[in-house]
Amino acid sequence: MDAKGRLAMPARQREPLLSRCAGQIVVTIDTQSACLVVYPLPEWERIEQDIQNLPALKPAVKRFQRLMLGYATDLELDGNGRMLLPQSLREYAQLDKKLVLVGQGNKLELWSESLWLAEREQALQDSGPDAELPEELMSLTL
Amino acid sequence: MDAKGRLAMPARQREPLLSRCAGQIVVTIDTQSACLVVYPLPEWERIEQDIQNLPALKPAVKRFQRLMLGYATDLELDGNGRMLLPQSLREYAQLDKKLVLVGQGNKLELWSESLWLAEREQALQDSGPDAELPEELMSLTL
DNA sequence: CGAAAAGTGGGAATAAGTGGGAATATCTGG
DNA sequence: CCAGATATTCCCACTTATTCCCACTTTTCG
Repeated sequence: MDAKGRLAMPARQREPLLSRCAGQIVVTIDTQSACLVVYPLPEWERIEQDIQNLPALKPAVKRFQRLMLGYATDLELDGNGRMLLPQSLREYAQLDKKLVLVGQGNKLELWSESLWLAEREQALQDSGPDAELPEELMSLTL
Repeated sequence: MDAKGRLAMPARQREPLLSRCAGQIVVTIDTQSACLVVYPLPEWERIEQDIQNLPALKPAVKRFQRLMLGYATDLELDGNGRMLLPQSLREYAQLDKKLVLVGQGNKLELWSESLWLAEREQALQDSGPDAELPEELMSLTL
């Protein structure tokens, strides 16, 4: 990220976004971790529907909706394939100069480098050779 | 592996990959060991689905997804049948000049030579004449 | 022993990343 | 309502990295 809060999307992940949705993306927060999530617009529209259809009378659900929908921001990639992140999102994920973009199939996660390194360390512990893995993982055929 | 991080795929494993998926492969990490795994693209797509369908609300599962999907990289063999490994994958598996490619049926494992020798030693101990084998192995018909 | 295939290395063309600056839009105070 | 000041957006130019291609060496098989 440069001094103006612009983030250059690497060409690898950029081309799919440009062809699929003309560079139109939606960024919001991950409520579980201090990172942002980046969706292609069509994918987000589906997710937004699912979130709105949740039972809003449950307080915990309502709070979840406030966060996800409230932080959701439509963005467009500029001529050089960069996106301009709003201040509030930058603050939430504690983004500074060095960022890490992590692919997650249908979406991307955006981390500050320092927080990502800590998260990765924890993940390697949890999934490493000495770890007690959840049942769902044990039955995977890799 | 040469100075640019290029790895020449031996002709034996190259031809199957070229005919099956036009040289399109996916490389990611093995969370249990310091090695990489190489999948033909179609095989990976099945596995990616399986991983995405896991319950992401469990923290240990989410972390596993971050590692497997986050490190997963689409690659294509160049005109000389070589693949160019990204820096992050090289670091994870501590790859240097001398590498070892180990066939595993539907996939290949990629090790640094020194780590492979240590792993092989350990494997021979664990499966040797004095070893306690898990039940699943005892019932194999070899 | 010779020919053909496979493996290796290097270099040039091209694409991607980065930063800066000017023009336009927005906000605030008079 | 207008003018000045500030912030934002858009675009261009430069630097760096990546990719592609060609030529050489080594090995394998007839």
